[in-house]
Amino acid sequence: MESTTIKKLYREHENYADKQVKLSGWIRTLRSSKSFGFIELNDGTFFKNAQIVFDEALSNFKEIEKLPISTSITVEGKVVLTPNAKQPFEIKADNVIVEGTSSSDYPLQKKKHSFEYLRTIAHLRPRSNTFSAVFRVRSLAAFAIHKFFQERGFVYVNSPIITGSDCEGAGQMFRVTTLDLDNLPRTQDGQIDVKEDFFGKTTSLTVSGQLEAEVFALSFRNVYTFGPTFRAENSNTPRHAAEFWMIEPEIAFAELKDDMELAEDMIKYIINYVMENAPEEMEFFNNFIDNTLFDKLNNVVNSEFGHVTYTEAIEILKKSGQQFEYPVEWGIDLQTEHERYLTEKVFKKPVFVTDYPKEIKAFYMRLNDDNKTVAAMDLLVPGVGEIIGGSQREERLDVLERRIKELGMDINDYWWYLELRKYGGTKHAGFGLGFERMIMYLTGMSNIRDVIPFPRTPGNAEF
RNA sequence: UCCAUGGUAGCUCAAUGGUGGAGCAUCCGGCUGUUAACCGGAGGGUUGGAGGUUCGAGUCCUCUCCAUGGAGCCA
Repeated sequence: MESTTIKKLYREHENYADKQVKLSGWIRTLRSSKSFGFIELNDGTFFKNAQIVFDEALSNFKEIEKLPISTSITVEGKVVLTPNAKQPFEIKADNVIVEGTSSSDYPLQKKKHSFEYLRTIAHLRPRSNTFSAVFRVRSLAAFAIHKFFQERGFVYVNSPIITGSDCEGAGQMFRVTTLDLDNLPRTQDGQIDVKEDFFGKTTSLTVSGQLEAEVFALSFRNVYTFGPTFRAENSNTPRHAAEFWMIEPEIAFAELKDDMELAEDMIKYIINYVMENAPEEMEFFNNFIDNTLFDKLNNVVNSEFGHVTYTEAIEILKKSGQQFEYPVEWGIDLQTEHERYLTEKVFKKPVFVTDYPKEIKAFYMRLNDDNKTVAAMDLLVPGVGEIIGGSQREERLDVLERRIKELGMDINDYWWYLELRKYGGTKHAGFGLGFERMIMYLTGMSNIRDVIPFPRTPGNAEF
């Protein structure tokens, strides 16, 4: 007999009434009495379990009754509809074959565990309800992102993971080298001789694919990257990881306004797609992780995102009468407390903050006509904070060169980036979305370590 | 990296400076429709680590490691 899946049974159980089926999966829980028992079986295809009923008519009843949690089994039996029970159907087992036994010291118990504990067993936590839901949503969200961009004709660009330019200044980089660290080659003046290294120069793991995305935007018009990025910052917060995934669209013949419209459409698209395709998982998050989740997500999908310039935001904060730890003054970078006040108290929905002072933003952002601010935007969302950072890029070669020099950077490091402006440059814009932060927002999970399968944070790369 | 809080049984947590406990899990037994099943019994501890104060330290002090929350950096 061919195997079926628990997902199929849930979606089409009425068609399966009284039919023989075969299922394979792992025992989530098992309860038995003298002559019969129940198994909650999860086969990985669906958030919910199938209830298996087994009784003493089975030759191996005594063995089954004592199987430890997480034993993998194959069950053959009849689907019985149970409209009055908690679950719509169950399987009356004719045959239970043990595929792989487990052990009584299996660390996942049939009760609630703390996320901190589950992080110490990252190899087993995908078998728990919460992580089963998180990682299925993560997978669906990734697909939704590709679907969103592909439907709009965007070209998917794979930017390099090993990069030779450390010019973006987005953060500390992880060095990539094949040099013998116990015996480093030296030049005559005692410096490490990077010419001896694999690439003949200093290389690192990428902190952003933006510059490469700009290259492709200026030949494909609309492109996006979606891949891992790395920051060697010693950040110990629930919102930062050393390895995380980022989505970076880049659009040509476009301005900041187009960039923000794209960001808003994308966020709404992802939410809608996941709500539609993972209803059981989302229900679980709303019930057990954050019971304001549906309200928040519906609010996002059904509302226009807020817009405020940095200068206006400063005025709002100043007039709020709120005591902030960091005093508000034009020119400061917005602190977490300011961002949260704006998005959670003032707007109560996602809000774009635009046109920041040039001093606190990157060199490639387009200088506004006031000569003081740049065409940058951050999207702030309640509960998570900054989820997107983007800008219109500086397309004027002379202005860009001046900005690079002003900031004391070496213009020769950017020769290919500058040539994009020399040979048919145009106005263009883009943004970066932290994929894990999006998943946090979608699921209500409050720690980035719990939305990435194997989190990398300072001092932690066990799994 | 800074600030705060915490670290006790497999897990979640109690314990006034004076004999380290409970619930769940595990093991054994019982139970004919369970839903984190239920009922009875049993086993289970170098109190994160190192030093110190004290007649006596899980508890107080010093150092250290780790975790969590907040901040900074950012996505």
